[in-house]
Amino acid sequence: MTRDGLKTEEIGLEDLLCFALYSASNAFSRAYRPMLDQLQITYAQYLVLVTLGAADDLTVGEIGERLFLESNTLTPLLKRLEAAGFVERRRDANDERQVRVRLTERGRAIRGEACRATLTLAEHIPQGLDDMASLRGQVTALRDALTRSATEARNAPPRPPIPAAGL
Amino acid sequence: MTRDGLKTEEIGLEDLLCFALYSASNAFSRAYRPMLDQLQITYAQYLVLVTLGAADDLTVGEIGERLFLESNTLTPLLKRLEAAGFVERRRDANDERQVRVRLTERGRAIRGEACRATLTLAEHIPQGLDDMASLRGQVTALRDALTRSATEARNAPPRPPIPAAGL
DNA sequence: GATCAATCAATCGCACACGATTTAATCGTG
DNA sequence: CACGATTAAATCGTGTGCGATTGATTGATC
Repeated sequence: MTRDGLKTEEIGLEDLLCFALYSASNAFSRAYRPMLDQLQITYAQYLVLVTLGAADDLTVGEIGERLFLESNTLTPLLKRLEAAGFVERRRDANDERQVRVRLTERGRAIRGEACRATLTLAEHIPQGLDDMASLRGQVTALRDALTRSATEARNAPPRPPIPAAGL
Repeated sequence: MTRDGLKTEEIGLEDLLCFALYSASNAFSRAYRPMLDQLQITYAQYLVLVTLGAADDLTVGEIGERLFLESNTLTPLLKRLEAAGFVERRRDANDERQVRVRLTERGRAIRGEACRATLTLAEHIPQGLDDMASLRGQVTALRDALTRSATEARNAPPRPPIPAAGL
């Protein structure tokens, strides 16, 4: 029995917070697609453009920190953005290991387009803005907790498992 | 200016609810991985096993309804689960278009293992259970709103865009 | 200042997600 | 019964995510 009073055999998708997040994230990506298609960018590429709009000339690693992604995902994505003319990639002169990425004129324009398009999405969902800010905070806190516990797990021996509610 | 008082140029990742969900969902998948690795299944496969545990002998389409996925994703995934001996796939005798999927003995056992492993994850995150249930409900409602608005968009002409807060 | 460890990006392989199309089976209408 | 329309699953191509490894550069220690 779990703390929710469920036997493990009775756990369903409705009980899993992870599935709520997974399916909501997929739904968002689908909702964005029609608008981003017109701009010829993907959802992940859009997130990179937003990142660079806030702080330009970042290294691949710095982009990864902000998006919680690594070079194995970012390098090919950035190459596609470069091929499309939205970013510039060049090795840092002071440290040739690093690659610095910056928005081109075109990239900055597309970023603006995408952000404006994004805002129209809000009209289609019923939640109030207060709810949205609060929800964002809760989800972010959960993500940070998961990330932190993963880091700890790498630096500490395994703990004895303790049953708890559906995630 | 958005309702949040942000110019589009000033929008950052912190303002985007979609990014909170995206990064949290990725974090969950990473958190699950060490446990699911031992069971030789992926996170998506785990979700399918949970689905079939609640209602066995579903068609591919019925699994897709529950997970918000389509046959292009599910068919290869189910073939891998079948190859691993966790599910059985056979065409429905009454309607040969459909493929019915059911858990094998081994699949049911693995599902139980995975669910039990899952529950140990909860120990590592600080949120109370009330918060978790409430959060799950909010995220699910948001996902359903996004899904609904996508369906409506397919059946209705485009509406005039109205600026709103960061999603 | 030579050498070894650490760091950063890139590469490789695999498993999703998903738009678009195809194939096969069933249904609806005449 | 025929035949076009509909439905279900499968197939194909592209773009992520990510574990594992590699290659190149820098840093640390002697």
